[in-house]
Amino acid sequence: MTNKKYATALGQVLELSLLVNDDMTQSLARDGLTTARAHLLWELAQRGPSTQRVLADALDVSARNITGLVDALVATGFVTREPHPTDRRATLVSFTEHGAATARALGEGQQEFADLLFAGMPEARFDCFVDGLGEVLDRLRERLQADKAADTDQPPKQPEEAHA
Amino acid sequence: MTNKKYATALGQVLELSLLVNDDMTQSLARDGLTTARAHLLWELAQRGPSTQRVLADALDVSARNITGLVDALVATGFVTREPHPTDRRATLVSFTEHGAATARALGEGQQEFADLLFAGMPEARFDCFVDGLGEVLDRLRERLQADKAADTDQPPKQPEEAHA
DNA sequence: GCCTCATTGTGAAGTATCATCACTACATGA
DNA sequence: TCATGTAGTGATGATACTTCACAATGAGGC
Repeated sequence: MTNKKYATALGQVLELSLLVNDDMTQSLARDGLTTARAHLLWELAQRGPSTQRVLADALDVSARNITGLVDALVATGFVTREPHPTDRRATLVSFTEHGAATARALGEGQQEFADLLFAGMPEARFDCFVDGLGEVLDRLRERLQADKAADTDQPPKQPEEAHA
Repeated sequence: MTNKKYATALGQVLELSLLVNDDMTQSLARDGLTTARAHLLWELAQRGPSTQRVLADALDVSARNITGLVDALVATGFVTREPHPTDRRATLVSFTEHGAATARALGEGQQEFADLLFAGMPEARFDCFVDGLGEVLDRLRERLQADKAADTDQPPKQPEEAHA
């Protein structure tokens, strides 16, 4: 019974994820950005000038990867690299004017996107949707948390299917 | 006011999309699949043996790209290529045993995932969530439809920002 | 039958993203 | 000053995907 309902709902969730990701990817591409680079800009906007290590931890990618992302963003004029004032190993990544403006524009683009999705929706339906969404998200986060914990417990061994 | 609510909700939607896509990507990787290849398997399961052209249209990618995807799936033993019985230009792509079994397993994996997201959720909340989700999806699809139409109207010229 | 044109699929080559390994330069604490 | 850890990078390669050119075939007009 509910199996069927769940499957349909999951289908919707999957389609939503696909469409949203596609839309985002395309809209970012118009600014010369990829998902990863936009994510980096976003974190930079939240944190202000940061070392690459901090960004690597924030994006949960390797240090080497951050170098590549920052290289690309420097080459396209979104951010600059400066030596860290106290730690001569580290570099500080900061916005250029262009980068800061782009980050703001991304925020505004999201606003527009939110309007597209929600504007004019009956309030009760919207609230209820958000409630459900929150719960689903909690469950997902919890699961990922658990997965990550299991991974770090026995890092190099085979994960040995714990969810059965 | 509602601006703030919308922005928060959009944040949730974006996070959901990210997490779901990550989870899917990882779970597919365990089967040696990428998103595109899994999508191809899925279409093949829906349609039965198909020419590459049909698959290309279904996935909305170029013919060249389908060749690559099918190459990979043949190399990993999920599908086979056979000459088309009547059109000697075309090839028919069909499941191997392994491919069919994997496609079934993907379906079951989705069932599990759906349970993770929804099982035990109060019925009222679930229904309401699905309603909202449906509306949001409709809006998204409509917009993509419009975008695609606008693109094909003036294909090679600059799209000339119609959404402002 | 022959000619033209459209369609199906592929080879070659290029680009972008990301991962791994080895390494330099620097920091830190004993 | 020495050992050890940390920040970042060069070299290299894997993978996904794109573009361009092209061979093989089908299909319709004459």
